[in-house]
Amino acid sequence: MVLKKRLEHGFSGFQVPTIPRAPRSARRRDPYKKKVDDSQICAFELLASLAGKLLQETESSSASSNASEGNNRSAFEKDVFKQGRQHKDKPVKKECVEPGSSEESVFANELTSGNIDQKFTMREFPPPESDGVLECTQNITKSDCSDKVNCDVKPVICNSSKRAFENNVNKVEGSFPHVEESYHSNVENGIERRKQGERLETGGLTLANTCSPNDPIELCVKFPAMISPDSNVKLSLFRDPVPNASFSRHRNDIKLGSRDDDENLSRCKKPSTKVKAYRPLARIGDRRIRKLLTSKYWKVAPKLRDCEVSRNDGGAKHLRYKRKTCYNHDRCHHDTLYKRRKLFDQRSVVTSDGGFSSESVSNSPEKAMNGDKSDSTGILHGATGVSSSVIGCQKSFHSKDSHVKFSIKSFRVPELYVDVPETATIGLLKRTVMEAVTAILQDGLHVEVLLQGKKIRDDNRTLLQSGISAKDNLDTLGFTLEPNIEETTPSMCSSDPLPSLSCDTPELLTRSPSTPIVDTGTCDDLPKPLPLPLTNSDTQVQSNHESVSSPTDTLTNEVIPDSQALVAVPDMSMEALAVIPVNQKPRRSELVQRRTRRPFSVSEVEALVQAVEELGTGRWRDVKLRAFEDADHRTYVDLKDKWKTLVHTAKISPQQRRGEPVPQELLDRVLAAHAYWAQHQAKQHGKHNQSGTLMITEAPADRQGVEGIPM
DNA sequence: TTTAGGG
DNA sequence: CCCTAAA
Repeated sequence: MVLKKRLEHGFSGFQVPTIPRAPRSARRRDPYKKKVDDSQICAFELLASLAGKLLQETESSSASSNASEGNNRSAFEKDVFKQGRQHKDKPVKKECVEPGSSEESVFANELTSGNIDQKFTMREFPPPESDGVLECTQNITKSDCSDKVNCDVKPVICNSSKRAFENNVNKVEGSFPHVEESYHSNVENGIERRKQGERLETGGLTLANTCSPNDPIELCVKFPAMISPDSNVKLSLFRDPVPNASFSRHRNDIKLGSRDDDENLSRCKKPSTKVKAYRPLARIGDRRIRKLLTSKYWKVAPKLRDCEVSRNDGGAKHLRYKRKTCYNHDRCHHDTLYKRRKLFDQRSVVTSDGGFSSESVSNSPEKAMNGDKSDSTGILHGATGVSSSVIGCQKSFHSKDSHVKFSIKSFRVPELYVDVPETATIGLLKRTVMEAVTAILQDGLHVEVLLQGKKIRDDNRTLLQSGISAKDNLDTLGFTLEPNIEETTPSMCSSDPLPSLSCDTPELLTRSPSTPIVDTGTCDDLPKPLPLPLTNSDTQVQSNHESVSSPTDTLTNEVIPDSQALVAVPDMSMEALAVIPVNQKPRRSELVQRRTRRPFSVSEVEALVQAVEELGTGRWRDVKLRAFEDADHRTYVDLKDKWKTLVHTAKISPQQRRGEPVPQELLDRVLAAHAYWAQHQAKQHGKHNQSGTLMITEAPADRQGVEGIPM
């Protein structure tokens, strides 16, 4: 069998892959890539249909292969050819399927498991005063707390959303701690719950939704862990007749913003073709952007860049921009948690890492953050109260599985731009911050649930299904408030945000004037939405930035110390940017967040193995192109790293392995390929100088190694 | 930009 | 996964 296959394919198992490596320069660009890829892709696509069968076969084949290992090479070849060819395509296919399924597919299905109701009790603060001025009571940190900031911002908002925000803010500030979520298994209020639950779903826990604008007093949100199936569709939610613009926005944002979704989509689509041509660029762009963002450069002002870019080039760059933004977005949210955790560990404080340009913004958040993390009690100092993620989750839930209890210590502020002249008074500063906060709030926020740093997007899943149980991961449970960025539906908008902004003090600017962003609708960051309700097409933006939290502990006064930080350059956007970084604590906060962790699925591993078998190690870029072209989140470096871990995994005992178990068969192939290519020196042209001889001699070795392991 | 490795 | 030195 093996031999046959080989012959068919025309090359022996690990031999140098089909595509001789061209000099990098040549290889590089599009044309080359594309061509090759396309052809491959086509093949892939075709094969894709067969994938299912192949899988089955594969398994069987694997079994057979093991048995037949007698010939050293044969094993490989077998694998390679037998499975390999067949599999080849799989990856693509699989991916298409997987991504979606993994994250979202789950939803509707299993409602079954425990029905857990979650109740959120939020205390509300006094409703903002409707007069032009909002009063926000900031209980900022303990000591400071009780300052009230008068915000010029006018309540114009009226919208529920705004209200919600306000409420939130209040809560956040003063009472964050107050916010408690308890999950009751009880079925009480079935109906009511349901309603709320739905709302929540749709809104993704939009505060607005949860809080009735009018009733400041207490909100009890209950939602059944299991959501109604309908809710799945976010769109539907958006569509909700509900007048609140906020809703629609939220939803949109989410979707748009979420990188995952995008990726998934992209994956699926990509194979198709056309897009491809552009893709590479896009990807690269992303990458680049990412780097930039991540890197120190960030400080400078990613935003600016984005803005610029977007402006200049609409098209391609535009994409980039988006991507980037998206990226950030996700990252921010997801990653944030990670960092946060770390930070927490070290300090209990929630430092938002953020590091981004947001810094400028961050200030306010920082303050807030700094204030105290300490208590669960109203920690968030207000201003930024808007903040996003829940910091500490206590797992108090003792008892029954049915209840999941935890307290949200604080939320992080997504991003605030504050611009204040140095000469400004503290009071002004406070107001400014407050405005920024309210601006964000006005837009509306939606809540995202994170578990282990990963967003759980499927609103329909139950807590149990999502892995949130009283016993398990409460510590890894987090929440984020995300601004709704997306395109606001204009119609809707009227009600909310815009007016408010406009009304708001022009001077104070929630956004730093400095940031050019403002100008361009495109570059919006979080704040943007506020002011630019309608405009943003691009808005996907990075709303997420996490503000960099300055570790500085200004428990006592938030404002003052920070204020400087806040200081915005009055005039120049650029300057402001520059300034900002300085203020912040530069370093650590800036650290970019890690990318969200995305464990390789078995199918991905298989694709990787397959590709490596064919291409060898040392050609990660080619591996990427061959097997993961559609997976934007898998870089060649990632693949290389994964291979490294696979090799390691294959060498350790199964008991020592963690995560999703990788079929032994694949691990065997990993070892075999690893050994094989080690000798072959895949890297070099592959053709074998020594290899000729080596191969022969070595081959046996490989086999042995392989055999030994697998069997 | 890619590779190759260390962290 | 990240970060980087080398290439």
